[in-house]
Formats: sequence, C-alpha cells, structure tokens
Amino acid sequence: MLQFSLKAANVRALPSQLLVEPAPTHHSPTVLRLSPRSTLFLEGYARAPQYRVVEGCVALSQSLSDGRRQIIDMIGPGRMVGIGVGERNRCSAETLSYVTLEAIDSVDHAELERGLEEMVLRAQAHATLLGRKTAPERVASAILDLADQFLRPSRGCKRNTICFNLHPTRGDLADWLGLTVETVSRCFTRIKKAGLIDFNHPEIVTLLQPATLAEIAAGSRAIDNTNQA
Amino acid sequence: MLQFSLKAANVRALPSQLLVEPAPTHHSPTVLRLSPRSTLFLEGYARAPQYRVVEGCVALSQSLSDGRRQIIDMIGPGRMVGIGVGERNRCSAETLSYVTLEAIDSVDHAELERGLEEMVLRAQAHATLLGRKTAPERVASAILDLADQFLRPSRGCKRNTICFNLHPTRGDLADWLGLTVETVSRCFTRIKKAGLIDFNHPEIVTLLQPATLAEIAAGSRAIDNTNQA
DNA sequence: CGCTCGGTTGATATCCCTCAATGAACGTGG
DNA sequence: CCACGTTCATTGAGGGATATCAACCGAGCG
Repeated sequence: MLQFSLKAANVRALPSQLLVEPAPTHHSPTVLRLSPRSTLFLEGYARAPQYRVVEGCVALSQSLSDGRRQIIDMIGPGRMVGIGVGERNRCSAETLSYVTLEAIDSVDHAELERGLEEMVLRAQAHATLLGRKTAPERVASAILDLADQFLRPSRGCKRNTICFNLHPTRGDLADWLGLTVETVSRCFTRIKKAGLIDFNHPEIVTLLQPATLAEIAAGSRAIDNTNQA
Repeated sequence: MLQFSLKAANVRALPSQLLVEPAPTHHSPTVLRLSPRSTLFLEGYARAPQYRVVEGCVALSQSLSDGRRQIIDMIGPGRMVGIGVGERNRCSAETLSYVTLEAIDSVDHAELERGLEEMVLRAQAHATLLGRKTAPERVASAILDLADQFLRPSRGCKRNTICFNLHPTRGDLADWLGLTVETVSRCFTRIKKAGLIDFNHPEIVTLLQPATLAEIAAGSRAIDNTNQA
C-alpha cells in the first residue's frame, strides 16, 4: 500500500527512561538533567509541564496509528517546551542529547505569547518545507536551522568555519523532514561532495559555504555536482 | 530539476482586489465583506490587522521564490486571521469565497493565547499530514477538516447526510496538501467511486461514510476500490 | 567476540508529478 | 444568439524523485 511503511517511521525500542529527578541547585529555578532518548511527555496523556531548554536538543513528535512518525519541531537552548501542545498532549517530547531543563512555574502573558508565536512561525515554515521542498532543499534547510540553534558550544573547529554538533540522528532528521534515513544520508553525501559542508563523524558538521546552502534551502539554486573530488 | 515546477504551485494572475472598504453596520464591530480571491494581506509586508471570520473561507499561504506555494491553513467561521503571522507577515491571506470579517481592535490575553494555540495545534497536525500521509489520506483529512469548519450553511442535502460547500478549488487543495491538482482530482474520484463521498458539482460534497473517511484520514485503513459501479 | 545500532551505498519499485488533451461552465463582445 | 477565451476539473500516458529492500561497515558494549 504505502510508500511509507513502519520502517520509514524509525520506530524505536522504547524511551530509555521516563523521568529523571531534579538535580540539586543553589537557588530558585528547578533544574533537570536528562540523558539522550528520555521522554519528557507522551502524546495523548495529561497536560505536559512546561520547561525552558538550557542546553541540548528536544524533539516534538506525533505518530500515526501504524507507527509513522513526524517530528514537528526541534527545540534548542532558550526555547520553551510544553507550550502549544493542547490539553491532552498532541505531541510527545523526547531528548535527542543530554539536556538541561529549567522548570517554568509561571509564564507571563507576553512571554507565553512570544513562545506560541515562535511555535506557529516555525510550524508554518516547516509546513512549506514538507509540502513543497525537494529532499536536498529540506536537508539544507535542516542543517542551517540546527546550525542556528546549536552553534554555541563548539564554535570554530577551524578559523572562519562554523562547526557544530548535529544532535538528531539521520533517522530523526528523516522523521523531521518527511523523508527516509537513506534519502537523508544520500543528501548529506551529495552536499558534502559539492563542498558545502564537511564531516568525518556524521554528528559533527562543518559549514563550508553557508550562503550557498541557504540558497539551496530557499529553493533558488540547485546542488552543483560537477565538483566531484 | 524539481518535481515541483511553477505549474505545481498554481500561480494565479493576481489578487482581484487588494482591499475593500468596510460596509456600514448598525453598531460597534466594524464588518468587512470581501469577494473571493481578495487579498487580506501579503507575505513580507507590515504587520497585518486582525480579524475574526464570520462567514466564508480564508487561506493562509507562503511562497518560495520560484512560485511554489504552500497553503498553511484554511480558516473558517469563528477563527481569527492575522495572529501568529510574525512582525513582517510570513504569510499571505486570501479569501477563497465571499467572506464576512469582523475587525478586532483589542484581544484579551486569554483569547489571543487560545487562538495561537489553535494555530499551533492545527499546524502540527498539518505537518504530520504533509510529512507522513499518502495522497488519499491527505485528501480524506482535508474533506473532514473542511466539513467540520464549513458544515453550517447547507446542512443535510438529504436526510442523514452531511453536505457542504467546499470553498477551495482543486488547485487550492493541492497547495494545501502538498500535492498537484491532478492528484487531488484523482483522489476525489477514487473516494467517490468507493462510495465514501458524492458530488456532481465539484464544490458541493456530500459525506456518505464519514467514519470510514476518518479511518482513511488517520491512516488506519486503505480505500476500498472493489466497489466499482 | 558477537551483538546491536547507526550510517552509507546500490538496485529496484512505486507513488505521484509532468505533460497533454478534453469537456463543462462562465463571461465577453460581436 | 453564438463564437471565443478563460478557468476549473477530469482523465490518460509516461517519467522521475524518492521509497523500499538489501548488503556492508564501523563503533560501542556486554
């Protein structure tokens, strides 16, 4: 039947842990530290608590009954998790790296509205990506988005280059971009061969030509494959 | 290059009108009446005013530089337009039918937050549709969504059936669902031949088996085509 | 050391896009 | 009233981007 089978959804064994106790801190804000593949909350359950991400990467996802999974958003440092999720959560939230969270007890309206608006804008841009962009365009967009959110830690592997840790696996990226693992992997190699990015370990990516990458992401340029090494 | 060309984006001549003056009303809320294919606001321009839809259908859309278009949301009676659009609009808004709007001068926080949350939830569901559903599933989902939003006017063409006016054209639906006109049309005929819906004029649709349609929309059932007339 | 997991690559299949033609509905102008 | 153009919808034939299936490799780990 489908061109999307269970396989495409990268079904995982199960969350490695379901909750982690707060770590002690010296004053007010409660801080949580989670391992990769921890579940913050699950689709269909009671309303989620709200956090702010201090460090690391959290994925929001929805699943169809047959296991097809769609990652709705990748959330990095500074952003809120647990807002815009509906009364009974319409999303699950999973950590994709070691994550430090700060519990939010009360949000003021301005902050909540800013957070919600950011969710809306990102979701809209993502809809355009999912509905109208080609596979290479999606991957280029993803790389730039993640670079933007996760630049901080390991800046500048070399002089003048932007190098960062790509927290999601190829499978996570596939579920985010509406593709399969294989297609994501092939796009990475193509983009690498075109000289736009570089990586040895698949998680550590260096941007060599961010401007060109942005053009590809925007759909105004194709990948140049004449550049075979 | 792309499998999505300019054609796929259903590029239109241009908005038939750009603004329409308020119609006189007897008291406070300013009411606007717009014709089909009027533009409420355009992507990239100064922040949009805010309205509530009283009657009719408004489409929010984004476009790529080469003309590929993605409709982000279809907005029906009761919902707000012009929120969650960013400072410089990241969306255009176009009427798909005769539309009655009510200008909103001030929204209280609770209402704004409810509106924004609804935008987020719908955008998330739509991302799952765009990323992981097959063409027939998308069309089934769209029919149910529109039925839900636009049931009111022409209820019950016949006894016990749900009949409504499908405001968007096949082209609009294609841009909403990340498909092409032809694919949308083929899905409609398949769903009709399977006995799940009926229509003579392509805009007036009757739901014959909403429950089955919902199963298809959810991805838990395939279209039964043994049912050839 | 064997197992699993994540990533990559190749060969093949298929869903949906592209291109093309047709027909109905509608408005316009002669 | 009737040609004429335009828009929208439908249908068919063919092709292409991406999914599927399969094999292999390296790393981590009990």
